[in-house]
Amino acid sequence: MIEAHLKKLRARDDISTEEEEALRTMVSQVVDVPQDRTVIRHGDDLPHSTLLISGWLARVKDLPGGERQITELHVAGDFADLHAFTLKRLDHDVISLTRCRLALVPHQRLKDITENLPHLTRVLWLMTNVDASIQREWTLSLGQRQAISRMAQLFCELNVRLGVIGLSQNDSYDFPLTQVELGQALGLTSVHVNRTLQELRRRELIDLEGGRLRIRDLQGLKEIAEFDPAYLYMDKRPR
Amino acid sequence: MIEAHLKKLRARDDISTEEEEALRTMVSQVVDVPQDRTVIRHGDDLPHSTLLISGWLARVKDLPGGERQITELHVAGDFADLHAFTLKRLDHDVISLTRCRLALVPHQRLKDITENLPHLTRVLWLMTNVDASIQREWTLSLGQRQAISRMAQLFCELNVRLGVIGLSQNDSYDFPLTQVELGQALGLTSVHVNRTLQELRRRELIDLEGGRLRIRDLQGLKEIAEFDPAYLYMDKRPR
DNA sequence: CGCGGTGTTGAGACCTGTCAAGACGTGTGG
DNA sequence: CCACACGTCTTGACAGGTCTCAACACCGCG
Repeated sequence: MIEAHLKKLRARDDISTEEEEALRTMVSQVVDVPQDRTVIRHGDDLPHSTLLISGWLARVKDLPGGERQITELHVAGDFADLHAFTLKRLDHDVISLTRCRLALVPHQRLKDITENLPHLTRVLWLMTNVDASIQREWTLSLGQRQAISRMAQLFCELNVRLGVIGLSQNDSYDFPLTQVELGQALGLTSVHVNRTLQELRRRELIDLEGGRLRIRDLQGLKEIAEFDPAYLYMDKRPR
Repeated sequence: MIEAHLKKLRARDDISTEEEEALRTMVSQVVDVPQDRTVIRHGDDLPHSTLLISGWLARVKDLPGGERQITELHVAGDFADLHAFTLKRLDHDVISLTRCRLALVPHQRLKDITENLPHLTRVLWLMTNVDASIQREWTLSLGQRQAISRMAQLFCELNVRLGVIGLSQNDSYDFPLTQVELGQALGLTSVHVNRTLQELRRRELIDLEGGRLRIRDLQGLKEIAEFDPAYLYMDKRPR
């Protein structure tokens, strides 16, 4: 059930059987949530963190005027709010973009890990830092890239992240976001998302229909995105 | 010397004398660097992290075309690259915006902390998560706010962060960035930064001259920024 | 005393947003 | 089973925020 999460961790460092056991037993409960629900509300006191088993979640920040920014997308194996363990409450919401299966991890068990398993602690700390690195890359995108590069960048990133857990095959993966949601992630209106998608299709770089994204020219897509996967820290080293 | 850092930590949780001692002894070396140097180069293997004693640092990400995004600003008391402890190398550079005094903290000593001081470990982990939260707010700014709100947002944020360490008095603080650098932080050209600054001055919200920022109307500035300091996690709770 | 960095200003271009309308598919209730 | 509402995708015309390019003033510094 937490296999995808183990794959993510083991892409970065060795995980001992003792640590694997601790990870398996840290889950207190598994719940299913429908599409389009607010799973975590900003400001709430949080007694547990949420490991995503299947489906897509998004971290979102809203402004009073109704503008919404998706600050990160989460796929199977991601801890959507591991940072809530130390923060205690969050500055953003977490919403379900699809139907999702979630594993709840009580903060007390994470605390036990920090008391007893320092190496695993460092690996979990690492994962929040990788999250932050992805955030930085999005910041770069929003600040400096134009729409078409931004979109290409995101598609490249997801191809790598989904590849690790086996959810991207032959540079092709399920992509359930609507154009409105894609705009909220990229800082664009849905109208401009539509036109930008058409441009990517016209250049024969991608196809996107029926919630499935096919990258037709990965090299070309990477070039437009100026994509360098270093920020995903996909290398295995002792932490 | 690490007083500002202790202030930052103690704003979030109690720090015991044993933990304070560990923090004081983790520094192996203090170095001064001139203005406009690359202090940390992306991709390098890093044996230590950098605690900023005085001056300003910035995390920057560059694109092949020369575009530069400042992804975070660091002031006295900030660990500029604590995340490098688990990441081992960085996806961004760290540059000095002013002359700086830096305290170097070997990763081995941080590792010792994770082995022996779980509570302090959680507090340090927390600080990287607060960094990430600031990053998220910047992502929101770049994606959804227009230039004037973005700039107001940054000035409000720095007022709070500098206030904690005593470097903002009466909503007034030293602000050494050039307009070019401010643009790199806000995702704007220096020309537009110039015009936006003029607009903030015209509305009698701020003054900025001689590297000193004076907030003349904090309430008004907050309103334009739609500023909510929750994302800075300035509350003290057991972690 | 000249040079480079910084700040300022103007004119025009361009990327992206706004507003509006229509096509299409799907689910639902009469 | 059809009518209708609703969300999503698409397209066009136009507006607007920000960028580009260029020039100039100012200032500290070698």
